[in-house]
Amino acid sequence: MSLRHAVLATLLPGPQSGYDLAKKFDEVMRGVWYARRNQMYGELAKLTEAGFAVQAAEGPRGRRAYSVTDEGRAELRRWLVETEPDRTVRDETMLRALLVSTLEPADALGVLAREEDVLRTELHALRGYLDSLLAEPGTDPMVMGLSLRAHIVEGMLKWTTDATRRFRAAPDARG
Amino acid sequence: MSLRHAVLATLLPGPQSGYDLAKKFDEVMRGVWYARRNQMYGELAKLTEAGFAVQAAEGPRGRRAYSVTDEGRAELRRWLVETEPDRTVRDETMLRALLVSTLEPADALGVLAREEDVLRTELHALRGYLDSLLAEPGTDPMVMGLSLRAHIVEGMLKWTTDATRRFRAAPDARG
DNA sequence: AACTGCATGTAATTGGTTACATGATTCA
DNA sequence: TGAATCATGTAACCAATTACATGCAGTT
Repeated sequence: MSLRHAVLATLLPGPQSGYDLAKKFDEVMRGVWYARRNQMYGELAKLTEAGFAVQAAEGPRGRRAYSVTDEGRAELRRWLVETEPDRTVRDETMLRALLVSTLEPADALGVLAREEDVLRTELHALRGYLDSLLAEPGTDPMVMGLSLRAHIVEGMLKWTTDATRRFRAAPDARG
Repeated sequence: MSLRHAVLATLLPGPQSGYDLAKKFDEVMRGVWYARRNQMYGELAKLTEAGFAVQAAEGPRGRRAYSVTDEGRAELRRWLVETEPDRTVRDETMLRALLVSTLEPADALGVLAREEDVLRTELHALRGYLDSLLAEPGTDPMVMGLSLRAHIVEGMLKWTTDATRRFRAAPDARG
């Protein structure tokens, strides 16, 4: 299961609470793996039970910060190196892109415009995040993954622009 | 929910059985949305109950072919045009790419090599599929979506090559 | 007669989502 | 003192996965 290991890896830099992790998932992991806020607490409990994480500190407002154990680090390595990746992909944006050609040209153009808009916003956010990481001293390991997502969003955006032009130029030449 | 609409769209070209749909999902939809074989039967039942599909024919070996109703066509359009897309993305390949920088260089290189291999295989299959579609008379609507996936896999592949080179050249310069 | 591929499902379990429920701290 | 943010969770429901279970039709 991936969420378990995604949480474990996100926890690596240092003690964090479920709340912290939820924020990091929204910011950094969005384009790769998504989780709801309340899923974090469950995963942290299961990681703790398995011995891969421990509650490291308690703070105000009932805050409970967890950190990764040596077993947790070993498990993460084992998962990345020894297990066969699950090739299941779920991306509704891409699914809609695939299905847009079943629509009338006018409808298709509307859907494409909305997708383009959202992708542009995501790319902008990604670039801002990348810039802020690169400005800091020392290279954050996340940079590599984020730049991959940026490349992908750029590719999707290029495709959207292209598809829009094609739909506008020859509304019946779908493909 | 996306699987319901993905199945509905896949059913558009003409009467198909759960078995047919499962095959099409493996071939065409893989890089966009994935579903198990046995999920198809459940979705077809639910689509029928909702009035979006009907059992159109019965064949040998208990084969039951379904086709899309007018209500189904309307529902697909409504979903694509009027509903806000779910931006949830789940892609374990990308998640692993993001996490690879937490590994020792030697481990990272191994993981990257495996990813590169799988991506190359997928790209090869995609190109074969695209060629066979383009050779046929008339443009299949799926071509557009498949070419998007091909672009994305190309991007991921480029990134993998790049990351491998960087890990080999300067094993400690992660980023 | 054996093998491959076609064809359908159900049951049990796990994972994910939605809705609910609560309360402390900080800042304006 | 009111709003925003921090902070944690549970319960009910729905979706997805895994394992199981069955059998026909065509080919060699």
